[in-house]
Amino acid sequence: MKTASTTARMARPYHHGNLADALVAEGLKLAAEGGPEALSLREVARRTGVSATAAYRHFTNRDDLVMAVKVVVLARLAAALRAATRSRLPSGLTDAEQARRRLVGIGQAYVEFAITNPGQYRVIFADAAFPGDGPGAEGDDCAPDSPYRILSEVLDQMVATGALAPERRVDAELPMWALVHGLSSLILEGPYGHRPRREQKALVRSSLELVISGLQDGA
Amino acid sequence: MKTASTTARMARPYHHGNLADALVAEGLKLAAEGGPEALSLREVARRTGVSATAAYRHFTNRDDLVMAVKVVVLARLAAALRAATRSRLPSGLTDAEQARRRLVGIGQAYVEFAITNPGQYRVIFADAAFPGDGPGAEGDDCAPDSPYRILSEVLDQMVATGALAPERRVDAELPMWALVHGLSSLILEGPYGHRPRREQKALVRSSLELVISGLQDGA
DNA sequence: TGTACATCAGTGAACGCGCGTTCACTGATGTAC
DNA sequence: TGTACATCAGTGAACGCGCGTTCACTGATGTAC
Repeated sequence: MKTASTTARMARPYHHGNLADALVAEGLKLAAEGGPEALSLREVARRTGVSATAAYRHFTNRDDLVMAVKVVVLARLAAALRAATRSRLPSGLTDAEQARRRLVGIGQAYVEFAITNPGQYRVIFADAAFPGDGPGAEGDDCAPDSPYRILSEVLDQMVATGALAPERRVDAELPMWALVHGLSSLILEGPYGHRPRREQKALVRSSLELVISGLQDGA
Repeated sequence: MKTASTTARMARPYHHGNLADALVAEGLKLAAEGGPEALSLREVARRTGVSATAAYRHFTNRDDLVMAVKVVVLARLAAALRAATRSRLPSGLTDAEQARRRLVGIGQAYVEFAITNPGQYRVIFADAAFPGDGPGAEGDDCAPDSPYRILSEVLDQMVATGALAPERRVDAELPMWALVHGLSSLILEGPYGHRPRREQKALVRSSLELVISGLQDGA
């Protein structure tokens, strides 16, 4: 005669326990399938097995939910970039060469993430503003790992190791970020989407080398 | 006792005369106001002063109308780039230096177009494929001026004038296009949107110089 | 330990919206004879 | 030059859809005494 909640993992109890996270998790799946347009509050609730209105206990409206999903996607992207900075490099490289390879590496990881998670990637650029990321977010020092921060760190290492002249460091984030985002877009939504994957990778690689060379030696 | 059509420019006649073009023109305005999402068939018809169903005499469905708008936007962008290739340059420049400046110029014109026409610009990257533009569109030789073609021509001039080594010419379109599209996105939808316009222009300029230098001299 | 009660976290019905699209139709036009 | 008729280019009503959001509600939980 006890309620369902007394029996572990039986019928779902009335109180979900962690509905906010569950909704975001389902939102990530939905985004993966159809991008930000597919992120409807009703569908997210439906798939979570909960009434549409339940979501309003945890998010003020749809935009709020989308923003929560966006934050997770940015964290996933940051994790992928962070992992790239930790990958093994051939031994015997100079510090400067190591820093340069790290920069190429996170560039490749960025585009790789976009190609592998096109729907989620597009959420990052949906409607509302960037949540605490990018050059507008100074002073927000307790923010978690962010793609922008990782890029900045790697560029700082370029300077520290002598791979990049200090006077070229200012705003070096922009061309790098613009390049990888542009590459991602042209491959995902644009005319480079039909090239074979191998070729895409080679083009990404050479584009990165090209820009970094410009950063180092350019006029 | 004659119908309205006998009186020039009085009440709109039953037959519009050029409804397809009128719908596309209104679509362009709508896109300018709210991007591709705002491009609804009903609203376009409403603003054109015609029933929603009338549009089906000229377009098979909404996607078809959007595609027609996209074609016009691409033509406008191409015209802006073409104009940039014709702008006056200081006299006394070498041919190579002229070609290089043309390349910078169309890059600036591209981003300028995106910033000035954000809604229309986003239509270019909406849903469906690129209509006869880009590297997948070979053989379509009677196509009108296209952004991709203009970029290719300027790169060819770089080679012809000795500004670019022939072996670096292959797929040089990609990094250039990725850069300008990335810059546009980061300014329109991303974290660089809040910088003052002057600063944005300077950043665009230096990013272009950087990439072109990489193209010319890079490793 | 028991109980009253505030608070929290859900429910289901309903509203109003704008959309794309189909349908049967009618008004205007152009062409063959 | 006149007329029958096919064709073209519109109309307005209607369908069904999924959405975000509000509302009044109820079931579950935790806390003060």
